[in-house]
Amino acid sequence: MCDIKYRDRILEAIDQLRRRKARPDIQRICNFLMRRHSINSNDAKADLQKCVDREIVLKVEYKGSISYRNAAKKFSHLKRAEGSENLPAAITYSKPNRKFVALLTNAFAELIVHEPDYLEVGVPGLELIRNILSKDNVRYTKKYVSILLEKEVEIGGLIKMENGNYLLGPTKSELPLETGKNDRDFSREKDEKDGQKFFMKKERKKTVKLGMKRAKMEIGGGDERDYKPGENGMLRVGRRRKRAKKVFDPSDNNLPKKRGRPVGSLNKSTIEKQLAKLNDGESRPESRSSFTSREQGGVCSVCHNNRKVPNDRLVACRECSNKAHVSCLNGEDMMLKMYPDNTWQCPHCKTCCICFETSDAGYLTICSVCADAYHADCHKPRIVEKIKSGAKWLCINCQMPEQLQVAEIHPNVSSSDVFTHRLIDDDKNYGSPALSIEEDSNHNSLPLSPTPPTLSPQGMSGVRSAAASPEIKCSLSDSQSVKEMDIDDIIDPLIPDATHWTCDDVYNYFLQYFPDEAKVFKEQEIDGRSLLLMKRMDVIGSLKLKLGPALKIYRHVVKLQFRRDDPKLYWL
DNA sequence: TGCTGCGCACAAT
DNA sequence: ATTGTGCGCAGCA
Repeated sequence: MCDIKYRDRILEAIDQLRRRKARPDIQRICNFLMRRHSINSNDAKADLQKCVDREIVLKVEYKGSISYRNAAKKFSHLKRAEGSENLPAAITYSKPNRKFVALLTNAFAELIVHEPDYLEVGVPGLELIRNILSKDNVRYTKKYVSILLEKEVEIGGLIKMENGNYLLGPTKSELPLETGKNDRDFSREKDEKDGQKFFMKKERKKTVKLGMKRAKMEIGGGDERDYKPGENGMLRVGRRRKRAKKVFDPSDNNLPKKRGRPVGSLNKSTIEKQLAKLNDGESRPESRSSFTSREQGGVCSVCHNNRKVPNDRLVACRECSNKAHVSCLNGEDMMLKMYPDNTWQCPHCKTCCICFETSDAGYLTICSVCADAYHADCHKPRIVEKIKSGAKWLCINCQMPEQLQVAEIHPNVSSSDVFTHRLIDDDKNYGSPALSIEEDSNHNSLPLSPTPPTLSPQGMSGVRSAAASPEIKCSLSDSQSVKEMDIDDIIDPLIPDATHWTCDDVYNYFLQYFPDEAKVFKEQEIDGRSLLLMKRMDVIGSLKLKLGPALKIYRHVVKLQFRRDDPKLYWL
């Protein structure tokens, strides 16, 4: 049928070069043919030209140089787009799906390294989910990963074992190599026979082997690309081992290197752009490399970098091991917002503060002041509108009741005054759904909670009594049932007793944590007793501090008052 | 030294 | 926005 002797070899060469991301130019094609098949350069060139004439190979100019393309592959995507193929949607991987598959494969690889038995018994779904979420907890949630896992099972990319554990199935590129089917046959057949039921025992074993090979390769033991289709099936070419997929290593300086490219390979417009950049005296490589990767202790789950930015630091999720840069958490996304006490819950751990369910149970709306999350139905009054990303929303506790005006709050801390500022629960006052913090912080946008850690004045004879007196216990929220708690459990001996502190003692205490703000304690002449009487509104409203530091300071005040460091005390 | 894999930036779609 | 391309670096034999 074909008088082009080396047609297949040439196509193979082009494919191979493309896979290597090398330009399939005449030089490389000839090199390949010479090396692999001992075809001399002249014959190769002659046949290549014939292939071009027959439009088996396309000769194209790309980025200023000549390349050759496999015509069949060049148009394969167009054929697919025409919809003439009965490919099941699932097998035509979309980009997000490919990303998930990559994460999944990597998860298998890592888990198998830690637990080789998984090769036999399969990997528990939970382990997979945990691993994947540790890599990308922004795009994925536990539930979403579970769904994707099931989908992978349906399309055969994953095998669910009888024990419920998972093994990797084959990629579509792997199957035809060993089974002799092409992927369309496979996918169609698979579709017809309903997922994994199709896999007969033997087929399934082979499949699993293939899939798990993929995982092993991911570990660094090789690369599927080292397997080349040949007339007799798989043929190992070369013994080069693929580098292990780089998993975030905090100690690593894994910043991408900027690679230059010859001007000749660029478009006119690109060259112009580059020249413009040069004229600006700024080039990306420099700006990129200006990051130094000294950050210790983890990789940001948001930006996925372990970059180090001055004044930036990583905070860990209160519940899990996820970490993120402070700067990454203060953006538009409220789900990533830090709590005012500088702690953080990642989107997966973030729970509704009423029902304690995560976002799995429904969309969570985040208060832009206290960062508490609420399901629409859990918040009273019900959250009617879905708050747009970036929009500011205040929970019921942080909305400012009309009665509470700055002027009403006496700037001096006095035990008698402090407790007159009880906020009245009055639904009428909770009007504005979207006050901005900026506007609000000058007033009294205090996270006032339905059950604030009320310190009753009668219990203020001393810190210990403040922490342990029956009155205090009773004023805590019912759910805490502090009554039953042992006093020793309540008091943290590491937290000092501030009862008899002088103003200077108070000042010195806060100086170590808040060097810029501590002076207000001196200015306001707050001694230990006053400190123990302070309420949230006093710290936030009367000390004339910025909201951020004020909330952090409030945490310390509560710590000292209760001699406990329990977030429930200051945010419930 | 040459082959290979692949991150990344750029071009094409 | 997504997909295709290939430069140039690094690992390896």
